[in-house]
Amino acid sequence: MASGDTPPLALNRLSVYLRALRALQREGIERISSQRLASRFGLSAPQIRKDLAQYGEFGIRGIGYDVVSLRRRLEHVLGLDRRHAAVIVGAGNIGTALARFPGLNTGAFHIVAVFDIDPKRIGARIGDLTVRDPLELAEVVESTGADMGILAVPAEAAAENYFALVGAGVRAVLNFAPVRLEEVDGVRVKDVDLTIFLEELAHHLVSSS
Amino acid sequence: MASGDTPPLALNRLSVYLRALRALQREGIERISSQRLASRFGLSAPQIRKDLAQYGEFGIRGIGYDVVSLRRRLEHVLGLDRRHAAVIVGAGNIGTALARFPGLNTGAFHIVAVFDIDPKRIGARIGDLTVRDPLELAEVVESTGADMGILAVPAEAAAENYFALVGAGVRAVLNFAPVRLEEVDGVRVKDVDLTIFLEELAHHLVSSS
DNA sequence: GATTGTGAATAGATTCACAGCT
DNA sequence: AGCTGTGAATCTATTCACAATC
Repeated sequence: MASGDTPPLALNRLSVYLRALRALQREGIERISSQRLASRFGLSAPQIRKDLAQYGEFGIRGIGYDVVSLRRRLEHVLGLDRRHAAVIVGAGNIGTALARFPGLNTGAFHIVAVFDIDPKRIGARIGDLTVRDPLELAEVVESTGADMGILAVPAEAAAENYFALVGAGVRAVLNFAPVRLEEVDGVRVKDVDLTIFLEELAHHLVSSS
Repeated sequence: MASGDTPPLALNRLSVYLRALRALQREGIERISSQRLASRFGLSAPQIRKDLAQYGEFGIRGIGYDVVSLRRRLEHVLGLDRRHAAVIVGAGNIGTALARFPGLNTGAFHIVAVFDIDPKRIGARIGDLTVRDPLELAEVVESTGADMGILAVPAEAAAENYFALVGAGVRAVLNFAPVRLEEVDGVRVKDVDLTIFLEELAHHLVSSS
């Protein structure tokens, strides 16, 4: 039971385990061993055990793990047993797609507002949201209790809007702009850089044929 | 000069260095030392040197690196000195946003076709592309010489469409569906799993406040 | 004098192997 | 008998420090 620090690579695996457990639960499976979980989902059994043991002992020796209680425990560790409200900044292609993305409007996450600086976009509807002026950002974050921001603006506008999100009070930012932002005030930034992913694939194409 | 294997973590850093070099070139800077590159872009100088040394010696001791020639060399290593044609499978929110994404239609990459199984979407226009029936996939990949596929379909359809892309002859796949695909035939899969990113941020929100 | 390229040192992550429960 | 939890061993990645070069 040594929590507090989380090995960053292990963290993303917890999400993978959680997804697997949800699938097992839908099938009505009540118990699973690390070995069967690993072979079924292409994972490593000792790694599953080590990752899970980080957060306490909740397997049963000789038996395995209880699917439902482990799922709940992982949801708790990942902070998915509270709702997280998020605002999107940038209502271009990506911002609009994200506003409609099911994963952002089910379960623990929901989008409460979309902002764009372009007057032609302000007032437009995306699903049941209306695009707003970024001047309202701080007020909306405050009134909705949003804790996450999603940056879907061009590279050159990313830093400025990150600061605006920080100032408004969000604690975590998902950044789709192709720039590395300098973190301030412990407001975590996670970059989703499609360019880098594409270049990784391009490298594979030329280095293995 | 020991190429052939590429340390996977170093590879993504090359993309970051490349972006930095392009910025320097736009500013007209001709030479840069690992130290200044590092401090300006928040990187580690010894790591830059080690990463670059992987691909041969192309710095000048006492001086630093030549911005233009290093940029070219990185573009070559990453396979960005050829054009890569990509097809998108799935014309929902994400597929449509990607079809319009500038990073996919400039420089080394370009989108040559978008497919969707929904008859209501087939024939629709996205920019200057027309949504097509997936039955035409193999033929289009063949005739355009596409080497990459982008999967933007629901989770349950991902595996089947991955196999279709493999069968059609692409060599690399960017997967936006929230499932881990089993790689076949050396056709590289890169997962872009928004759910996992969101959960990482959610964890930060609950573990540090 | 400045800066690279690199072997040696350190830190971090994964796998192994087995003692300890059920 | 079966399976977890974990210390020890291995593998991978990063940082350091300095000889080689300009």
